[in-house]
Amino acid sequence: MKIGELAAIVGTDVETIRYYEKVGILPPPSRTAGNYRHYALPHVDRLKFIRRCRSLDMTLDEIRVLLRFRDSPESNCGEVNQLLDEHIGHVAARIEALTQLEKELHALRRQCRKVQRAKDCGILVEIGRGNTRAGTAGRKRHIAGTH
Amino acid sequence: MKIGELAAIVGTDVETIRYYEKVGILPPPSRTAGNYRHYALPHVDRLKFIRRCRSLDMTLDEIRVLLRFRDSPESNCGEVNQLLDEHIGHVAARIEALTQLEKELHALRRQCRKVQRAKDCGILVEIGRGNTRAGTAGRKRHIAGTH
DNA sequence: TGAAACCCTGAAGCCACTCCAGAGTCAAGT
DNA sequence: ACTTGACTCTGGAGTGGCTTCAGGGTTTCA
Repeated sequence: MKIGELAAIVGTDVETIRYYEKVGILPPPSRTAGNYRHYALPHVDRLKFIRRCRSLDMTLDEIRVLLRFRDSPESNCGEVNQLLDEHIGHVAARIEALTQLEKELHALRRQCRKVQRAKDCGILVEIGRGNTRAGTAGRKRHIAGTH
Repeated sequence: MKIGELAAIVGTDVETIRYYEKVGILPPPSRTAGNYRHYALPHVDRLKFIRRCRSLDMTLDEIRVLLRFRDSPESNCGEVNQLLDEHIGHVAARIEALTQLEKELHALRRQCRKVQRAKDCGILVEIGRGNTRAGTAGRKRHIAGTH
């Protein structure tokens, strides 16, 4: 099948597939006489695997590890379990940080009840006061922000 | 004061300050004879404001809006309230998506109890089964992922 | 006076794509 | 046979919010 069909089956973009090939996570397929990429079933399975991992918010590096185990069926899967545990830890930490953030944002929002002049707006005043709590939100972290 | 002092006071990196100047969120300060940036109190306040917003996970574009109101004290602050409400909505949505993700990850983790051969690992098997729930995690979103 | 600590600019790198220009290929319809 | 339009190709640039680096210049302190 051609790249467009593969994309349709798996539900991803053609550009994403070419990108995966470029970064070496999807092996280069054979080519037709006209230089079109030609895919078969193993490619479909591998790409589905990758996209499922991405939908679980894993990085391509994490997925590379999982693929390595997928490609060597006799090896010991302990590292897979560990990777997943760590990933779960990252997600949990991110949820906690965002929950704290949500609280702070609600508190901030309560500072301004009505539409008024900016200089009296409790929100702007409050942000301007130096008590940055050095929150977890803007710092370096494993699981990214909110945008 | 010099850029290093400003960085120390606000608790940010020198490079970040120069970056903010480059993207036009922090106005270029005066220079000393030796071409060093020279900052005063208004710069400290503005940078603190920016970092506080970043710690609340706002984008630089959102911060630009808030700064515009901060710079025009007589204007009407309704847009500030609206921006914050939207931002809170983004954060709440992100928390929900990550909570769902956490559930899926726990379910996946339960598929492999012990260290065994990769080909028997319930995790790898489960990821390989086609039931991608097209989760919110890997899709385009306002509040970013987990990394 | 000389070394260490600071500062400067501009460019490249990070992640996981996404979009674009400009060209080539293919299948269907006339 | 020819045209049209859909598809594909490559390589490069752009996204956000920094971070790191190379290769210099300036200041400060002993």
